[in-house]
Amino acid sequence: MLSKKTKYGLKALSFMAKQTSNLPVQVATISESENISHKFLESILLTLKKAGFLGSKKGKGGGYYFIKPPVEILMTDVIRQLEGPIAMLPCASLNYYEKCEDCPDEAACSVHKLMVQIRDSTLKTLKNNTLADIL
Amino acid sequence: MLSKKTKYGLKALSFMAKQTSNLPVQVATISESENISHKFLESILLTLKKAGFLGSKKGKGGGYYFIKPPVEILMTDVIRQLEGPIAMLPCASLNYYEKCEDCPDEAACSVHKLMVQIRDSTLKTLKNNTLADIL
DNA sequence: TATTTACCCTATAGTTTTAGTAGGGAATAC
DNA sequence: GTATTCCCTACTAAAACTATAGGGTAAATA
Repeated sequence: MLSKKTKYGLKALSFMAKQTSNLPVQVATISESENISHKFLESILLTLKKAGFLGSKKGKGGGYYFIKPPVEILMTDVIRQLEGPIAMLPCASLNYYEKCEDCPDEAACSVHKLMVQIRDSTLKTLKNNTLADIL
Repeated sequence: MLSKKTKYGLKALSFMAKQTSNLPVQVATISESENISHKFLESILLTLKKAGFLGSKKGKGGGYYFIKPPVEILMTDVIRQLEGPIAMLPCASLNYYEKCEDCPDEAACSVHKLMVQIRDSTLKTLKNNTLADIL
């Protein structure tokens, strides 16, 4: 299951991408429109800024804006930043790999092989979708 | 991420399916071979029994055995019993559907649509795999 | 029948993760 | 300098996860 953090992050990015003007969007605007706790959303947008998707401006008229255009923002990258691994097991993850303690031989593990298949099909779908695509 | 419960359940089923004899397999045998806590595994196998995948026999020479052959045990069904929904959001789940509180219009929600796509591609992969397939 | 084996069931507890909240600091516009 | 808005740290309540404890019940064997 996706955490609310990731869900809210995706909703916030979608909201921003739908705006017609180029002006920065304020956290308060997004949190009210999308029914997200203001403080929680602040920390999420900060993460997205640090990850290089968004820029920000302080003071009146400030807010968040895209650094990359939505068409260049891949869903895989956003989800990896907010949620972590795409795979359902650490041993099947490309970017967050970890060995299973209980498993002596990964190559022989049925569960591992299944989870690699699922990871690949999920990645295929995610790589097909940029932020611009899902609007 | 898959819970250990689901991972252990899948490993236990694989272990059982690999046995050549038709005799019941004891919890202790599986827990030692697969490095799984005995008591934890007991509760998992009990779940799989209640779900109709396994039968059991008490007393000496007892243990768990398959009611359906591995070739008829779909990975979707096992995972749904142990883990719950396949989808990454309740609003995108077929079997465990729940409306998002924050979302006024599901059909217009970008995140919802993306998660339905991922659910479908995951389901496609899972439906392609029975317990017999992943050995 | 007594004993051993092995599944069945409930309750509980330690740890980790999640989903925020609180409180203030720093930069910018006016 | 004042209001606005993002930035940062710390904390917390609740839930979920991962077991463990302790015994009960059924079956096989002697």
